[in-house]
Amino acid sequence: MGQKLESRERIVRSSARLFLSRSYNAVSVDELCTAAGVRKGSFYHFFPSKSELAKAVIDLHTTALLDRLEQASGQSPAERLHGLADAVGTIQTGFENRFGRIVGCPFGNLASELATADEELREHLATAFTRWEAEFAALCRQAASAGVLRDGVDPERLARALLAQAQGQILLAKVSVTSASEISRALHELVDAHLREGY
Amino acid sequence: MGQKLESRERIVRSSARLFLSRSYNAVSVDELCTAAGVRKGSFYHFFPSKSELAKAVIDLHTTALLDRLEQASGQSPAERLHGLADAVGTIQTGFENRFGRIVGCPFGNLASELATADEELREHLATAFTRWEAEFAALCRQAASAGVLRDGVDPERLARALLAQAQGQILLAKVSVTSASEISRALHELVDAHLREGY
DNA sequence: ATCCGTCTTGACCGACCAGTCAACTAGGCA
DNA sequence: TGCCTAGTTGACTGGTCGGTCAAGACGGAT
Repeated sequence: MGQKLESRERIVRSSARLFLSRSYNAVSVDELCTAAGVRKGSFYHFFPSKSELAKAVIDLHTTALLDRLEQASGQSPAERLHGLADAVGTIQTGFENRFGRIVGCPFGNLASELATADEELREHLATAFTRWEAEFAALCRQAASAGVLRDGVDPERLARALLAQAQGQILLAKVSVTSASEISRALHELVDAHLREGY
Repeated sequence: MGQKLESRERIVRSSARLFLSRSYNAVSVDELCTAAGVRKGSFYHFFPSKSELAKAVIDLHTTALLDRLEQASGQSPAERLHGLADAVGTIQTGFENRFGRIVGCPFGNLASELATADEELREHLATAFTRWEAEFAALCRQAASAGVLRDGVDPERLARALLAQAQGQILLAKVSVTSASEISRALHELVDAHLREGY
């Protein structure tokens, strides 16, 4: 038994925080242990390696993201699409408040750093992105069958474009230190650009 | 005097390669030196620190990118906008051929990993992105004054959206190991989505 | 011939890295 | 009571990290 929270969960949560505030390679296992209030032996009781912890951190973010996207609902398909933009913005605003600045996307950060260096982690991230994209695609398909998308817009490709736009805008906001509201604004514009006039 | 190439330039070039194939923190100064055929003392003769080398690597990529964007020309503003998509695709195809896979964007990779960890590097990357964005914005403004953009499309915001889309698509391609042609295809679609019908 | 600035060499540093281990503690259960 | 298992502890390892340094090599100018 841990103190308030189980040790394992404390490790994952505080690691998520540290990975976001700096990066995977920039944070040592020692520092992760200190932040979690745990000795190194305990850490390696729960996780066979640092990269295995990273997978757990990814899973934590995945469930959090999927929850957030579920909550974000609107009436019409067009509103639901705009709801996506708001959801991403809300998440990023949350990070902004917790860290005092834009720290990037948990998935995007790890993907940039590790996709070419750790094949297992790359695969893990790929499935996380796939689930994310699937959520987007479901809403895009709804919009398509409701006929609110412009002619010739493929819902699957729009979903990927939205995901890419989110990743790119988050990255640009991180490097140029702008606010999270810019991110959702850009996403709203991208949604509008693909909706039929009047929606 | 170095062998064929000056030592400094060999260090920068081979470091650019190694940073792309893995990541900044995943490559040690020792490895950078070995790859460049240089002893550590020489390395620190040219660069006061590893992060200072990173700045030189960024500068190398910046001049290469700006050259590539300059070459990419078309007749009409619409063609020039599509030329951007091709230029990004060409660069990524080049990396794909050299490395055997998508390795990401040199700027994006470093930005994700270091923007929150090294303030000087973050600033350096920010100005690199600004110059990149300025190139895009110039073409978008041309398109706007030629009247080929859809009503209500702000050229400056379109430039940023294109840049973000490029970054996001490159990241997604890297993590899901798709080909570079997907990246330019997505950019072409985004351009089309903002051009008036018939252009 | 000598001097000087640029570049190179190789040995060296302390700090830190991810990961290991045997011994210990504490609860659940028979 | 005694045992089993999950979790904890702290000391330890060997290798690597970014970075330093004194001594030298080399070519161009004087």
